[in-house]
Amino acid sequence: MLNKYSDIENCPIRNVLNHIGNKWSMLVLSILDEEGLLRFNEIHKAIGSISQKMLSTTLKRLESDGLVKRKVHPVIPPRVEYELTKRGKSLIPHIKNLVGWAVENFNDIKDSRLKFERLS
Amino acid sequence: MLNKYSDIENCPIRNVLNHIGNKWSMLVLSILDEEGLLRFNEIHKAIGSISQKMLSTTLKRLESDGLVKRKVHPVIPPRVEYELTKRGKSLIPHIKNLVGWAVENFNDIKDSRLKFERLS
DNA sequence: TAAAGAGCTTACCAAATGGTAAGCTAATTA
DNA sequence: TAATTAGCTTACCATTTGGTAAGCTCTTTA
Repeated sequence: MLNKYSDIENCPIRNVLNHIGNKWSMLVLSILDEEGLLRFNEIHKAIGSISQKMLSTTLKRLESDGLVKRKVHPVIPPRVEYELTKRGKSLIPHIKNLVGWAVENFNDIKDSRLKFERLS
Repeated sequence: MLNKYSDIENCPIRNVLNHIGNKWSMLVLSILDEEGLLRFNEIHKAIGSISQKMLSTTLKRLESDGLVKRKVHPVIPPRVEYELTKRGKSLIPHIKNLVGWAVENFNDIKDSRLKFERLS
């Protein structure tokens, strides 16, 4: 029974991790973990290279998955704050482990890529 | 100094994890971990829904990063085998942790998504 | 009167990702 | 003679992701 990997709809790997493994999600989660409560523009400035559109999309997806809480203060100009939920916080150690692994292996991986390129 | 997150070129998160967080990489790594040495078509059948092109692309990227070893036997018809490298194996525990987290939180996350949809 | 401010959304476009189907090699098998 | 085999690659196309720039709200400040 090799085909246990092919059930797309109910596969938590595909279903959950694809939301996390995109361009910005891990970065936003890491920043919210380190800095705590942050406003939209604070996250925007912290990353620098993200567009408002992508930050908005990313935050919405994280909110939809219950990883980030969005607090709206009904004032003008608007004030919106974001922070990790309990669920979001429970993800952080795993992200940190992954990031640690990535940092440790970064140079070796870059070397491998160069070698591979030369042989192609 | 908030802008420590914005150095794109040298950021291991972006540079390394984007290769892992795509549609197929984690799945292929997990299968190679569980099944050991596998031929191209065996991986193909194990996943079922991946195209040959994407499997080929995914394996090449993993090989380029030094996570998977590719062994070619010069026979006809060709025989090519894949297995995890030491580096690849060192990533497995982190992937398993992430997968474990995803499995544990899968139902809650699906609930959150439904609630979020209803409020939008 | 007009600009600024925060937090978006929208329209439009470019790039990356992924899928389908066909083709290739060279020997073995029917 | 022609199909089959394994492991791809290629051409072509559709979808998804991501970027840029403009616009919107409503009040305060210059």
